[in-house]
Amino acid sequence: MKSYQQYCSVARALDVAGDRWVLLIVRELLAFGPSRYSDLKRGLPGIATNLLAERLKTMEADGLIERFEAPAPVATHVYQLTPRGRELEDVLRALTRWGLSSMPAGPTDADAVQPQWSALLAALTIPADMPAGTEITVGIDTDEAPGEAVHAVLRHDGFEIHRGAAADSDVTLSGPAQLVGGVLSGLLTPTRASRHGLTIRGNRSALAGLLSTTRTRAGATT
Amino acid sequence: MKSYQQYCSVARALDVAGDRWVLLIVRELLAFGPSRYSDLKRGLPGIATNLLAERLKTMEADGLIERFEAPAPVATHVYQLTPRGRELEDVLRALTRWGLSSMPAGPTDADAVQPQWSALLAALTIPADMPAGTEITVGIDTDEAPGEAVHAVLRHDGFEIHRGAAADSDVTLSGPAQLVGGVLSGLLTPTRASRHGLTIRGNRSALAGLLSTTRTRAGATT
DNA sequence: CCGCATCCGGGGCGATACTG
DNA sequence: CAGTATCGCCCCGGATGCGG
Repeated sequence: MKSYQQYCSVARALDVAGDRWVLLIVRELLAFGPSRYSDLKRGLPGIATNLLAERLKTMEADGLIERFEAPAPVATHVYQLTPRGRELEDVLRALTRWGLSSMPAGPTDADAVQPQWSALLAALTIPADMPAGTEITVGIDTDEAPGEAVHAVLRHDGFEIHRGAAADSDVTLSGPAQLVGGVLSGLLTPTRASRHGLTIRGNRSALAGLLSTTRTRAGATT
Repeated sequence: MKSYQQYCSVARALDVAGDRWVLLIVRELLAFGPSRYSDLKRGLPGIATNLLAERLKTMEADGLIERFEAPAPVATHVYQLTPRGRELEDVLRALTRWGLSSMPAGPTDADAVQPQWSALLAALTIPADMPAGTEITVGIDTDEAPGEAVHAVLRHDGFEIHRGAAADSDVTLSGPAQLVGGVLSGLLTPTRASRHGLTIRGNRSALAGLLSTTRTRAGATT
């Protein structure tokens, strides 16, 4: 896209990160870490392949991502965020929080749903509130994306998100994406959500601890 | 722009705020508060008039801004942020911080320069660090926009930015936008900046207080 | 003069097809 | 699997017109 040509740090940021799809590519790389082209395409439903390829090139040129030859097992390339790209986490966190208020009651039929988006929601808002040294693994399995569960490992100083279920999850949430996201964002209490169809397996008090104190906001709906 | 059609709060946020110019319009309204069409156009050099009009309409439809009949003196309309629009402040703050690292040494000849952008830089990063009850007024006058000074009133719980110089500024910065921004962002110490051509009038210790403790980062350049 | 609406060229975007 | 190539379309940018 064309530069705004304004000597303003907001405009500069948007010159680099304001193009369509760029921040969503960062979202995927932030969630899963190093990813292959096809992994990114999976996590970005709706993107045209030429656009993804073009964005990856300009993002590399802009220093947001790096392209690597993949290690031994798979003979392909892998994309990952540079430190500079990872610093966009704060931007994504702000957008995540702001976008929460615009989330409709549930996904429409046309809406894609992927569990890592719910996981990232938790990962970007919860860890800061966790006591140092603690760690919790949350399994996430949404009805709309059956068989594509993910699990998030949350630590006070960071997080990881992986595909598949974890053998050692502290707690696992299964149900409609709306309820999973509602609980993880603090908009919905686990009690209310389970009454509406959310299944919570595992250590329920660990979940309560996660969402403790000020995180559970008023204005819980549905 | 077309919706991403993803049930993800980041994608939702970008559906509404991701269109070109939208966040920069928010920037202007956040800086100056209620503004007329022509004021916005002044603060958004490079925007086409039809685009500004169109954006204002969709932003109003999306609940980001409101359109008012102006009060008595001027017979025209005024645009201002809704509470929902003002909540984008966190997004702008994150973008501002991130964009700082991409700021070149100085504006190119093609770059527009406006003093409110430097003022907003300060307003979005400083007030949080100020002790409650304190207030400081900073005058800002950049060489690149002569005769268009602004002043920012900074409080720990908010800020105001107004056009023109203030009679009662605690401190006033005049010089190249690069040095003004460098000091206000903490990238440059006042001492270093004044050695390079920044003029600091008024209560210099008030400025030092503003930028105290952890704000003055290492890696100061030029 | 202010606040837009209209018109028009160019380019970014989106969908599909195709290739190493 | 990882892209490249092609093609409409629509958005963006720049200029101009026009009513209040």
